[in-house]
Amino acid sequence: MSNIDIISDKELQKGIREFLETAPDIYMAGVSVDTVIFGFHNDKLKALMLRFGNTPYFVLPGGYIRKEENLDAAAMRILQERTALKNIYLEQFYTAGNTNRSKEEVALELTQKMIGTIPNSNWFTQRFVSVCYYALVDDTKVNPVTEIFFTEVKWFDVNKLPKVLYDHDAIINKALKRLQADLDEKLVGFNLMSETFTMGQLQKLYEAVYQKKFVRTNFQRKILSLGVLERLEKQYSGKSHKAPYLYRFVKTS
Amino acid sequence: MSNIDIISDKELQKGIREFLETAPDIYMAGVSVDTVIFGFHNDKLKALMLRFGNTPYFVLPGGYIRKEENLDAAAMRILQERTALKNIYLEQFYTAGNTNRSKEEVALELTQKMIGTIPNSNWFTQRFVSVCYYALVDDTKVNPVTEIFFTEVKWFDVNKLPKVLYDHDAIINKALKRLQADLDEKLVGFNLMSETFTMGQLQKLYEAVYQKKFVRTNFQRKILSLGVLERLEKQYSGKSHKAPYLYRFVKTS
DNA sequence: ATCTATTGTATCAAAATGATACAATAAAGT
DNA sequence: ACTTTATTGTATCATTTTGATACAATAGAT
Repeated sequence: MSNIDIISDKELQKGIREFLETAPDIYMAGVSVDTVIFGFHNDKLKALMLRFGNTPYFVLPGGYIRKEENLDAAAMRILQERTALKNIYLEQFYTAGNTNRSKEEVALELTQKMIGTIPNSNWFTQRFVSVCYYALVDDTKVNPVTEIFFTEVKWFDVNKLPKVLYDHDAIINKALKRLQADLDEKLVGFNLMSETFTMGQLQKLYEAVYQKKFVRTNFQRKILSLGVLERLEKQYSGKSHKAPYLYRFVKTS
Repeated sequence: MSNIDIISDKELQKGIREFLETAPDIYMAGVSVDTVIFGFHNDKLKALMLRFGNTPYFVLPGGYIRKEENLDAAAMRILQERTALKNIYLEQFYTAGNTNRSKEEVALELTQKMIGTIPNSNWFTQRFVSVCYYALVDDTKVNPVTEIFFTEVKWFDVNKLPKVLYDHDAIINKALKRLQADLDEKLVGFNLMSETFTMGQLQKLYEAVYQKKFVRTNFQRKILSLGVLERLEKQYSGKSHKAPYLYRFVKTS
């Protein structure tokens, strides 16, 4: 183990100790928030995950609820801390509350290894009920923020998740199911796109979310019939074929 | 105030004091469960509510999570305590977490009046994040269970709710929205009916849930086309007109 | 036997969806 | 300038689903 590693570990220990001391005064005990942050690039639906210390495991961005803070506000704060974005589309979809969900052997062992001796019973070892939200972001605007414990922030194809801790893979799947329902119902898809987009790009998004193909011509007819798109100028890609129109979602509210 | 009232209040006080002493050892702090128990009678969708002490206010059946108990199990236990039913259809739909939701003036004042002096800061005055479930029950099988604090258990038309405490009216409305989505998607309606039923009764249920009328003939065609009903014998009501068939849901799983 | 209220099924029109054909077009190749 | 290629936008036809209405069947009451 190199010098740098040791220094970094010591800093980590100090940070953790500080957190352990202050957390019980600042946050509600027993309740946490986890967020599934969906993004869309390379025609794939992705979720943002954090590397757990220097292990090969990843976890969802999460945090705790300040004692005088509303639950939704806590979720939004946690999201903003991680993406440096404002006005994010955020939807609560599930609350996980099995007793064994935070008692994962691997996580405890890894924590112990990384941060050394800390009180046997502490903030992290308590039972948490976790309220889960999903967020839809335009990934081109996200500025992933790392921190001392979560040194890497990475997008993962929802179909190619890494090793994850706790029940976070099950949570992502629940989030996806809910997103599928909401995409039809509330037309929330544009939150995943840039301001303007072509019909082809939108179709790719729908195909990624529903994990199935749509017939191009019928998809276009269906979407246009919803009357929520405004047709803009054409987008010339330089390719030698007909250029598609750009569209923008119009708020009907 | 009569003697009987005074005696009852003293018993109540004793019960509450006992609860306040033991609760922190038994239950998770900061997290509660509320349940919207839907039933169907007189062609109306109803929710079961509890009278708050001897006040004119009602609340949803709720409770706390034992320290070693899964969240879903806690919801099921609370439900069974209140309805004396097993195998209830139960679905988590929302978690309420505004800071002001348990700080309702009326509730605090009423509690104070009813149970007299108790510690100023206690189990009930802490902030709770409440995980909400809805349940679908065949109301003919429900045996509403009262207790010392909730002396009356009553079904209310979801469109004619009484005065409620906290955010429980908003929670019922969220539950209804979710039920509407699930009725289409998962065909959960039969949990609200008795074992056998006529097409007319089923239609009344759908009309109560969606709060709109359906055309009888088209409703029948649509439901039968789903292939989830088994047609049984006719039901002779004694009325002077054609008797309808009885149906039963068949599990396809 | 007739009447009334209701139920079950059929029928036709309208709307939505699925499958396919085809014209329009942006740029590259000749 | 003409042709070619890849893609896009729209049209068309068949099929399915939905909405509206007609009508025959039937359990009793008169």
